[in-house]
Amino acid sequence: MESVQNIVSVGQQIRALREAHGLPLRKVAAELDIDTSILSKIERGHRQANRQQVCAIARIFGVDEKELIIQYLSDKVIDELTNEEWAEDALKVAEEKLKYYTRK
Amino acid sequence: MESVQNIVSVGQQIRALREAHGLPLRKVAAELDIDTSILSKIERGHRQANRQQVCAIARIFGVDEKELIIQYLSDKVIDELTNEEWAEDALKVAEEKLKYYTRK
DNA sequence: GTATTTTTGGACAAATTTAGTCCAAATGGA
DNA sequence: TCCATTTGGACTAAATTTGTCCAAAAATAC
Repeated sequence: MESVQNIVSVGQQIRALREAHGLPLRKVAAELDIDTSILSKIERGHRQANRQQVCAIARIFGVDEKELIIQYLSDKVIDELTNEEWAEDALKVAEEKLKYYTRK
Repeated sequence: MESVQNIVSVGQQIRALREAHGLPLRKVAAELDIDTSILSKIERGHRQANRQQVCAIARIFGVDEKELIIQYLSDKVIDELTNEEWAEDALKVAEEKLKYYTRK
């Protein structure tokens, strides 16, 4: 089922891609021009990747940039809302606002 | 119609409340312990209020804290997503993730 | 129309957050 | 055991946030 795939964080997806290609942190971190420990933390969600890094990952592993960016953005949204009592209500209102701003 | 009310930003709501009470920036800013220029910027969306300030506003004007916090949070979400091509998709995924994390 | 109050804009500063390096310790094969 | 990989944490630099201060603009009162 495809919906399960969406539940993972962008970090988990990066780790899955890297392991599927059998590459060590060292190699991918070098491509991203960051230390291995940072990449390790990104993959485990202890740090957030930035947009450029996410795009670079998509390029490196030849996957659809759109899908990875959507994961990245949704992770940032979740970050803003975790531990918030009215998170779901806020998301609903955000959707209304977004529709309002982007129509016409 | 009630949905229109949700379209305004928390800043716009603060300004509406302040003007409805006939108070100058000076008075409300003093209560929040910030400069008038900051409050002016918050009301016009040039700066973001923080959680405590939003709660203080709700208390000062005697309105439901929940409603104002929801506006505040949704504004932060919108901030993350404006100018993003796949903003709507990201919101959808964020909803799935939130449901997943908060169930059980 | 001038005086007064309110609001806004921008230069600046302090404090906090973010993003990274570096290295030592832990983990995991062969 | 040896070696490569991964992780944790102390530390630093850069960027962002959050605010002050004050002058200019706009609105209001008289």
